[in-house]
Amino acid sequence: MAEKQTQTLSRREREKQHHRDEIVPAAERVFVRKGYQSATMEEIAQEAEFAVGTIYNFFKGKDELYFQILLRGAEQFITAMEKEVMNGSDPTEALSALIRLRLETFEEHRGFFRVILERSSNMGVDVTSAMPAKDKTSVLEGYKQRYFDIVTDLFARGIASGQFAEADPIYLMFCLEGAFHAYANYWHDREADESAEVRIEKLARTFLRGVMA
Amino acid sequence: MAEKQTQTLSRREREKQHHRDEIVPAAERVFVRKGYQSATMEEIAQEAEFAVGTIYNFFKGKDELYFQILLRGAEQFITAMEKEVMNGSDPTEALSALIRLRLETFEEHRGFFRVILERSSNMGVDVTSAMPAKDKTSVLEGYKQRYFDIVTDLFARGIASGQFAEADPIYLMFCLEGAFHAYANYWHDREADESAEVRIEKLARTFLRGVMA
Amino acid sequence: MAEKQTQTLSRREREKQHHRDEIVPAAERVFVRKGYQSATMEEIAQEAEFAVGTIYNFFKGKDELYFQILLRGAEQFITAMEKEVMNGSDPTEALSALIRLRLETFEEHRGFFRVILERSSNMGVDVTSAMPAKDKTSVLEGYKQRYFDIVTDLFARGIASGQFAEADPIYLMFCLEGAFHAYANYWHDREADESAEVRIEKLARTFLRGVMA
Amino acid sequence: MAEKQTQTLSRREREKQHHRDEIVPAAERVFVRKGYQSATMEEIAQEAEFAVGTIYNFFKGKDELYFQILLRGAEQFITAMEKEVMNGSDPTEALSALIRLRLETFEEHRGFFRVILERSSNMGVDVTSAMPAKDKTSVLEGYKQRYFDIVTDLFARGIASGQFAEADPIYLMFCLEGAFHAYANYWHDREADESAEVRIEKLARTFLRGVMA
DNA sequence: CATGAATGAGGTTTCATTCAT
DNA sequence: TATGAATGAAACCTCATTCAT
Repeated sequence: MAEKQTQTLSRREREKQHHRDEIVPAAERVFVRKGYQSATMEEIAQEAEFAVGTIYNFFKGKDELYFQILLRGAEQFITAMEKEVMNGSDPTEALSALIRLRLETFEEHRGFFRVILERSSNMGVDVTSAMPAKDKTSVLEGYKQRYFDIVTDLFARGIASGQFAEADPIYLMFCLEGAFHAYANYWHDREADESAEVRIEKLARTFLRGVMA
Repeated sequence: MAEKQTQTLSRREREKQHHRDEIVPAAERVFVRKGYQSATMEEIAQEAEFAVGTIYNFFKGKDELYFQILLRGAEQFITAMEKEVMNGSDPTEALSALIRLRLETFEEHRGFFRVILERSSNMGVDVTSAMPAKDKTSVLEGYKQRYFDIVTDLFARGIASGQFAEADPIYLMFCLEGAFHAYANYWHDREADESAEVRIEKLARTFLRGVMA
Repeated sequence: MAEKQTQTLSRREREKQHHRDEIVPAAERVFVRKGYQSATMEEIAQEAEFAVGTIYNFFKGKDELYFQILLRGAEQFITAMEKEVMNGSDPTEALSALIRLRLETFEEHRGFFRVILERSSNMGVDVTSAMPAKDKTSVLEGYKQRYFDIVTDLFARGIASGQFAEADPIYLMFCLEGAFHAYANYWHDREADESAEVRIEKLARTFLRGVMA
Repeated sequence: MAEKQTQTLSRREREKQHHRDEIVPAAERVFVRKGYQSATMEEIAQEAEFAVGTIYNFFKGKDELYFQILLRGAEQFITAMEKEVMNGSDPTEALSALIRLRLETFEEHRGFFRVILERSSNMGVDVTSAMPAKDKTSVLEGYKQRYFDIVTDLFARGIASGQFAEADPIYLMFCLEGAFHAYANYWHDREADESAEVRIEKLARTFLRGVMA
């Protein structure tokens, strides 16, 4: 009976986790379609095929739900970064890998990037007051910083080794970041006649050409 | 008396236009601070130092007000582009002019770019349903397209003439946008002792060096 | 086997009763802390260390649970009344005993009185529509009436015997009731430097002085 | 024109105040009928014959609305108390005045007392967590304390001067409150043929008789 | 045209109750 | 019988818009 109870509990636990795992992507889809403010809990619930109240059994509120999505995306991305980009000894190869990872992640996970973008690129304008999950921002800032650090370090190594032209690594990082934005923005409403593979290759080559010593 | 009426009307016209010109930038500031959804007509009215109802005498609603801001910004920018950039026969000079114009516009119109970004960072997901001024989106898309066309054409001419290194013009455009992004996020905070003029000059030189054949 | 079933059932019965006896005081504690509306079934379940659903195996709903608590309290009190107050032949002594019982019960059971009070003292304003367990009010009204009757009868006897001054017994009953309220209200947020025993004695003496012929 | 503007503004101001003065008693009626928790903003709005949103143009929320009602009532009562009761040098006359004031206020403000009761009948159990306007509670507690002080002081003076019989002033206050309670619950329903004036006179006489030395 | 109070639809959140396990 | 996740009605509150002055 103890065993049965354990089984029962763990099944419930598993089901609950399962449901959570259904809510998060559904919510992500809605946030991506509508943005944070315009997304309604009603629509999220419908997308997840649950009742509104059920969402609140998993997340304290819209704010937290949003934050969890950001968090999950950031974690996945940074983990992949550290595995695939940091280990690369050669800066040129690492940069190639970074571009590839960033765009691939973007391709299969565009929603996440829109959500992330809503929070970055403030362009020196203070917009924090209008942001959801204000108080938890620091966790995400931490991830962003780690990402920036990895990329900056990559450029620094490239410059030190003489492969990249002399420049402030941080500046280069922002250039790369901006190129990603433009890339995403451009292909957003356009049919590409080239494969993703080719596009990634092209961006890598073009950017590297501007950077190579 | 007819004359007087005409005078009166034209003064009214002038005053009306004057009030419009006070409301638009005030609204822009609020949209920049808060984003579209979180901005309230109340706050816009306060910023413009008018009553809420007065705003509605000039604009049909929040939607239209927002759209007018985007439109005005886009028109100003594209007009300047066509005058200062397109006419230049020499691609190198044209690129120089483009960089200058883009950054100058950014400097005096920072908020506008954030608002534009809010619309353009949808990244391949259909978000039009959540957008204000849905039906007028095409006008703005047209401006965006014209901007892309002008820039890619510029690069194409530069490559054809042998001044720029061989590369896909579109990807060059991505990198150029990346440089703008870097300017906004990096240079903007640093080296405040350099004048905007100097920084723009620097960016132009750096980018051109990477692009020149 | 029949015997075993009987035994099983009776153990079940006993257990069931046992569980009821755990739920009721737990619920009372929560109602006392929060009031009827703010108390949640969730919190009651936690206080009783049962699952929410379990509460519903014993009580049809929040309403009924609340009613049962009132009922139990009223029963206990009225039983004690009839035993300790009614038997007293001498009205003065009986009044003393009544005051003592009322305040003692209050001291050890204040929660119940808050709950009861929420229902009485309507001051001529019809508030029944907002009351939980509306339809069962009559049972409680019955207890209240019995309490009123006992007290009124006590005063009637006192007046008849010449110990109390001439007055409508019902009026005196309300006076006494009001004095209890004021007493409870006053000591609610105050540290008393006298023992409960002394306070009870004082109230009895003061009230009696005003009542004695 | 300046004058006209002033007039216009002040008319608006006056109307706004007028509307406020309609909302408060309407809300009071609903709170009296339903209690704080069960009263809905919807019902308050209907009672006041305004839209829900309009209420929010006058009060920040349900909490504040409730608190303002309590505050207004308490202020009016305590002000009258201090003017009419405290100044009286003679304790007997002061007591008379107190009784009169208390019952008159009750007559025209019945609901307020029920609302007050809702807050004060916590009876030694901490229920503050369930209370609206938690942080402002102290203001109200202050009023309650002042009332208690005035009344006990009155009795103390009466006893010191030999007009009242020897007793603890606090307990005399309990008994006085009891008499008020009786008035509300007993006399109010009976003898409707007697005017309020007569009933108040009667109560004063009866109570005084029991108290006089 | 300027005003700002009034409106009410629509959004977020809570919680009593149900029901499959 | 015990459980607790799912439900959805109903509450509070916001704010774009209207309209009488």
